[in-house]
This record gives sequence, C-alpha cells and structure tokens, in this order.
Amino acid sequence: MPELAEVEFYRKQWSPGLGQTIEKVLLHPKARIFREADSTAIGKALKGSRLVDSLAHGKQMCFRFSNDSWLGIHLGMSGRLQTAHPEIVPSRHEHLVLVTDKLALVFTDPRMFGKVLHDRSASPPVWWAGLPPQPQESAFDRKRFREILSRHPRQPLKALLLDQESFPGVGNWMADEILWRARIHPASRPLELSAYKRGQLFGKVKEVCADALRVIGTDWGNPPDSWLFNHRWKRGGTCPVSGQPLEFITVGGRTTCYSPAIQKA
DNA sequence: CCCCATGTTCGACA
DNA sequence: GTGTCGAACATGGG
Repeated sequence: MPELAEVEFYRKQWSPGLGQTIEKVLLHPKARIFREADSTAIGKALKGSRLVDSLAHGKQMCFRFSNDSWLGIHLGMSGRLQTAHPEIVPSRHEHLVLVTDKLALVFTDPRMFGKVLHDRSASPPVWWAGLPPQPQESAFDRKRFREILSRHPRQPLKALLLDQESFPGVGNWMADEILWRARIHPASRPLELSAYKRGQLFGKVKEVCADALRVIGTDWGNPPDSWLFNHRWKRGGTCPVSGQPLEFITVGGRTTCYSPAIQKA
C-alpha cells in the first residue's frame, strides 16, 4: 500500500506513543525486515527510552527516541503501523512491537519487503539526513524538476516518476494519477515533451501529492470519483474524463493504468 | 493450479 | 555512464 500519503497516515498511527517510555520490546530477531539492522541492539537501545518525535520523508519514516536512538522504518509493499493493547502477543507478521504502560506500537509486514534501520547518534543518521527534496516541498521547484528531466532524457516518465531519488514518495498509483491528469502517455520521455506538457507535469506532480496527503494522509479518506484512483483497480474500468476504457500496459516493469483516449503522447 | 500485488535491488546485457 | 529487462525477495488474495 504505502506511498507518500499512506506513509504519512501510518506515521501518525504511532503518535499516541509520543512522550511515552518503551518498557518492553518484542521482536522476531531473524525476520527479514531486520536485514540491515542489529535486532538485538534495537531491543537494548529502545528499552527504557522515550519516543520523542516522528517524521516521514517520501516512503521513509524516522522515529526519534530520548537516548539518541533513531529508528527508521520503510513499509515496503505490505507493511503497516498500528497501535494495540499493551498485553499484545505478537502474531507471525508482527515483527516489531514497542510496549509502553498504556499501549503497544506495532509494525506488521507479511511480505517483509519493508525494513528497519537503527542508529545511535546525537545528529540524524545518514539514511535520514541524506534524502532528496520531496515533491510536495517548496524546495522541489521548477529548477529541480528541470534538472531531473534533463538528467534522464530517455527514461519513460512512468519509470522516472517511480525513481525515489527524483520523486521520493511517488509510487505506482500516484505516478499513474499524475500522468493521467497531465494527459501524458506513460511511456513518453522527457526529450519528447513540449514546454507546455513539462509545465503540466510539474503542476500535476504538486497537485497529486497535495491531494493525496489531504485526502489519504490525514484519515485515509476515499478519493472522489473524479480521480483516476477509484477506477484503476479492476479491469474494465472507464476513464472519468473521456468515458473511454482504461488500459493496462507495463512500463518500467510495473503495471500501468492509463486512458489511451486522452494520453496520446 | 494460475496470476497478480501501492517496492527495491541486483545482475546481465545493448 | 544510460537504460532495459527479468528475477529475486515472501506472502496472501482472487
């Protein structure tokens, strides 16, 4: 599930734990989500510390603890965060559980494409400090956008939008939504774009990020039918702009939904 | 049984 | 270096 807005939604699911002390850490030490971290060290470091802050950047989250501990979480394809009763007995897919006296903070991930990072340091670790500007920020301006396009002149736009160094947080449905609103064919390349289409694309990147954060990122609301979103999930869907059938192709190795009637090039 | 999945990474190749 | 492609990861759902 998790793209920009879903990640923001899940980040907030742990907010009830802010300010609380972690009394117990339950984890499956050999789970694949710990492949880039030392799960034993995480257990030791977090126990007795207080959760003081949480942040999201693209698809990456960062939870800061009182003893200079930084916990990074990436949700991968099937990860999610939630709270539970402090007496929780973790099930098979609940790989990391932080227990306070009031509640439990739970990271669940059946497919385990997600991952956990951890560092102890006074300043933010490199995996957090080194992230590129997010498309919804003002630092992501037309200059940055132009640079991205000129650096990848022949990348199909669908593939480029999925590049996390370029558009951190954009995932499969957002990329399709952006191209559909900009009326650009997903396989078009930056080289082929008119100045007008480039301007459209920049605007729709901003618009879809803002819309997604507002509608899904706050309370996982259901987007209106005027978005591509509600029409793309099953075959046989119809483009809400043209009334023509939606089609599915593979671009950049990913299933891509688009409306041939309005996304010609 | 088959195919598909809102993600990332790696290796082979042109 | 650029870009493409397929496979891999592990599990569940239709």
